[in-house]
Amino acid sequence: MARRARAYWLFKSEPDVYSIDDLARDRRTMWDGVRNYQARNLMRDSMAVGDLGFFYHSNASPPGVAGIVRVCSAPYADPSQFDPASDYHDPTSRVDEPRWMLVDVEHVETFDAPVTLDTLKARAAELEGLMVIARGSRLSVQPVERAHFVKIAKWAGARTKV
DNA sequence: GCCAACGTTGGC
DNA sequence: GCCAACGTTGGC
Repeated sequence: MARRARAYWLFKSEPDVYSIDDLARDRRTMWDGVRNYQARNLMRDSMAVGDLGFFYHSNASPPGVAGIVRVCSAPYADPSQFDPASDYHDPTSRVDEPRWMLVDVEHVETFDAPVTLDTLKARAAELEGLMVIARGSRLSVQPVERAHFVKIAKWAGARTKV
């Protein structure tokens, strides 16, 4: 039976809002609040349980890859879209036809030191096509090529087998 | 369907 | 706090 190869991702979060330390404490979390169609489509259509992702700290000092997470659920409707008290409330989304989907992710590893955006840019020649170093790339959930994921994990001294 | 205006992201 | 880049909205 053909098995889908593991895919690799990058999840952005502002550490002031939710950091990898928060995820390490919680063990797993809903990746909620994504309100971009491209990012939603990746979670809804392209992720599978067991995929690995980088946890990327945006709007941080310094910004960079802080560790590794694993996708640990199938996609399902983001409950925050139906919660009037949530910042992510979307009054135009219908329960019987939810607009925003998410997956759960679990903490795998926090790097001893982040691989900073500066480092990624400095080694751009080895990371051709990596979205997070592309000009103006704002997508909050991004695909990462396996070769790039392996390299960055190695630079971080990751203990996780990727 | 075009595109200007607007809001958001995110590095700096 | 600034602002470039980008996505979305809405008038036409």
